[in-house]
Amino acid sequence: MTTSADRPPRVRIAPAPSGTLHVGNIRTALYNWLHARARGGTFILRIEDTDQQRATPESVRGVLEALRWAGLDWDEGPQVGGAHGPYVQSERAVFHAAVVRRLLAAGDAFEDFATAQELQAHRETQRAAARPPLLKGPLRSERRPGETGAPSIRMRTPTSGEVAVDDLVRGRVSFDWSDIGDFVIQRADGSATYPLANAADDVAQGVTLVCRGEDLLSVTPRQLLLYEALTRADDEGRGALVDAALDESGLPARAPGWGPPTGFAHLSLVVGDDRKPLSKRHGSVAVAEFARHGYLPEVLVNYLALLGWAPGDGRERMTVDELIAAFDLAAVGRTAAAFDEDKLAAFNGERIRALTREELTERLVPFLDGTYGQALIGRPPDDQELRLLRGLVPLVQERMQRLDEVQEYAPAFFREAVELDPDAVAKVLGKDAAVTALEAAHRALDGLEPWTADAIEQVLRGLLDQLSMGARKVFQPVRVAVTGSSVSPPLFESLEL
RNA sequence: GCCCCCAUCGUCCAGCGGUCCAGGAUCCCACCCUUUCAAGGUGGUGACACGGGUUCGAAUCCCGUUGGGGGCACCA
Repeated sequence: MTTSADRPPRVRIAPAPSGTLHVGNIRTALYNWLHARARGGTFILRIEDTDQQRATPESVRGVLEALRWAGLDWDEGPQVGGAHGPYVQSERAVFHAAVVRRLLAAGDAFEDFATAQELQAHRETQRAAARPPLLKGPLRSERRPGETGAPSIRMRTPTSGEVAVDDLVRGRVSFDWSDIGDFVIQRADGSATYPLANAADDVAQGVTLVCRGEDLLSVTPRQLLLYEALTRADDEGRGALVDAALDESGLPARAPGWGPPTGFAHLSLVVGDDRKPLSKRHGSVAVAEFARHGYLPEVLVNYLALLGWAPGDGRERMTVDELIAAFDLAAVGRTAAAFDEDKLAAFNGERIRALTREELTERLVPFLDGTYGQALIGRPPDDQELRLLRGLVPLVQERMQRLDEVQEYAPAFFREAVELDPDAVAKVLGKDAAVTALEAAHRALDGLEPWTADAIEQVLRGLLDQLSMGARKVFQPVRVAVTGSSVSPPLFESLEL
């Protein structure tokens, strides 16, 4: 007999499109993706926009772009389709409503007429009495005379007993039902809440393994309860509730043999350097920012994979294929990991140095043509600009950690007038000796043929004896005069270019 | 208030009862190379949160303390 454990996994990421995708989210996506790719499974993208107040179209677009940039391609989801859509949760509202109606009819759920204010008051009373603010049964099961509003629907949780989550990264985690309240599955406005929509869609789409943030560990018992109710055969033995709801709402049926998710993996959170949860305060945490700052997507992926996991054999610099081959969810650590941009940058610089000149040239273009930052060259660049860029690449390759750093070096080469750094001028060009050196260099170089780095070096080194000056005293003024800065790529090559 | 999770160098990991006065990466420092900045090379500083057990033996197992984090929403 084939069980769900034998089948290739179906995993998903279900981002809520409010705000941007940050590195924590993309790491969760990556772990799901790696798991699927390693086992010939299916990686599903489902946009969870049940909170219509907060979801925005721009945010949806940003999520898709970020995933594509990182190279995390999805097998089912927006833009690519799939047999178990729709993959935007708001388009599944009819299905969710059908599920709730049946849950209500089956006695798994009940109506609660209490208003938000009444609930709030109840919670405060409980808190004041140092009692847990949870609810068992409706706060108010009757409609008040003259009241017309619809009730919210709550799932009925067991009053006692234990429930356990078998988690791939945390082991077995037990909860007591008496600590878990009857939770809302449908709001008074008729829309489904996260626990219901998420669980119902996972069941409907045949998700086998749920890998998500640790913050969702404590809602798992409720979803377990939902899975059970959704897949239990009804009294007349006509099959599961979820199938009837799917059929009723015109959504694709589940494939034969698909049960509810059986695997769980709750990942520790990614935190900032101050050990606080990631937020805007921590600088660039949005994936789009990493692209703009010149991090290579394959490096971000490599680094993120290592944030909470290691292959166990000491390797750190790994290609995507190597990551897929070595990745194992069960080997993921349980500690919250701090995001360390220094280490990311070190990996990035190393990877930049490993690029061929042609590859680096190509990758640098967006940082010069105005896509990111100021435009120094045309889009597309003309032959002259390309020639210059090709010449610049070997000069800057080993002094960059991020692609956007090319913007510091490039202006001197692509602009007619050199922009002088006042500090460098004050420090290097202020002295008489500097002026002497500069004039001598200018005379010596004037009309030099052939104009090559070697010839330039020969001439300038000749000056050293002639002027009885040290290399530093002669070369630094020339560097500042030509590049505008006391820090630059190698001098002779820069002059040639 | 209650429930759950976590705890090795500053940071990310390795370690899964002896081979650990704890290993790698990153950061930092020093030296070498060097016309600047880098890159590269060599070396170095730096950790098992604390207290009890269990055991011949504990970073590794158990309990507690402390400290972090998550949850107890008609947010996801």
